[in-house]
Amino acid sequence: MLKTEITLEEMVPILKLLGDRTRLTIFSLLRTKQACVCELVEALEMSQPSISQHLRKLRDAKLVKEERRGQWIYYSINEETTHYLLVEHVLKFVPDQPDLIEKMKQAKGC
Amino acid sequence: MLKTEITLEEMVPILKLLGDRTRLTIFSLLRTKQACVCELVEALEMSQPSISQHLRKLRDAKLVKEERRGQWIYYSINEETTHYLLVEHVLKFVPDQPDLIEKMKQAKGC
DNA sequence: TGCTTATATAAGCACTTAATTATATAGTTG
DNA sequence: CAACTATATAATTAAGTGCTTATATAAGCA
Repeated sequence: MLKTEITLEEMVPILKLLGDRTRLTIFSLLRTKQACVCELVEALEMSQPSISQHLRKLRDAKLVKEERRGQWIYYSINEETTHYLLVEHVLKFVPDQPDLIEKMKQAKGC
Repeated sequence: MLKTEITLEEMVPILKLLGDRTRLTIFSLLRTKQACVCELVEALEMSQPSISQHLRKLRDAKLVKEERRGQWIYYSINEETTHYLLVEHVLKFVPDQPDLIEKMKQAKGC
């Protein structure tokens, strides 16, 4: 159920989550395709726990969703979240990161 | 000079500034009318230094501009800033705060 | 079953941030 | 000029955040 109405109090945590370089980059990548944790680790060149912790925050806020497929857990943007409209409008400004997308695709072993 | 192009790195600090309850409320109020510091202090029921420090951050990022008029310094949204387009799109979602606007108008002594 | 891989979680730490209190600056008014 | 008002700045502190290291969980495979 998408809402056009959103309170200031509801906006703040969403903007706070988007106002982080790592998380905004994750969004930029997930816009291209869903990704498992190890692909994001490769692309962002960050530790696995660090990526996982960012994903947890995004998941807790229902901004992304996860789907386990075997050993892998695929994350994708949750377009069904209540305030996706705000997220969408912000994401419109986020440029693609072709270099990172490339690195993500070359992620081996996962 | 407004830009449609904005890098991820440029977006992050803007979203970080907007992802704060006090600052987002200030924006909501400034959208209605420019305001001096003491009006914002009244409306938000926060200390003057706290409000001033938030305004400084917004000014440093060029998201608001100031204009001294006698003892008072009036703040307003800087619509000429480079990345106002992003700000504008976010602000579209921020609801008006009629109660705070009322309190702001009743600010005495300034 | 035991080993490996993918991911999550927990604990600790460094850094940042937002508030408070105190003080400084600048304009106004007597 | 002195007193007052509006605002800014500085120093301190408490809380929050993001990273690292270490460990736990869970799935796949020999």
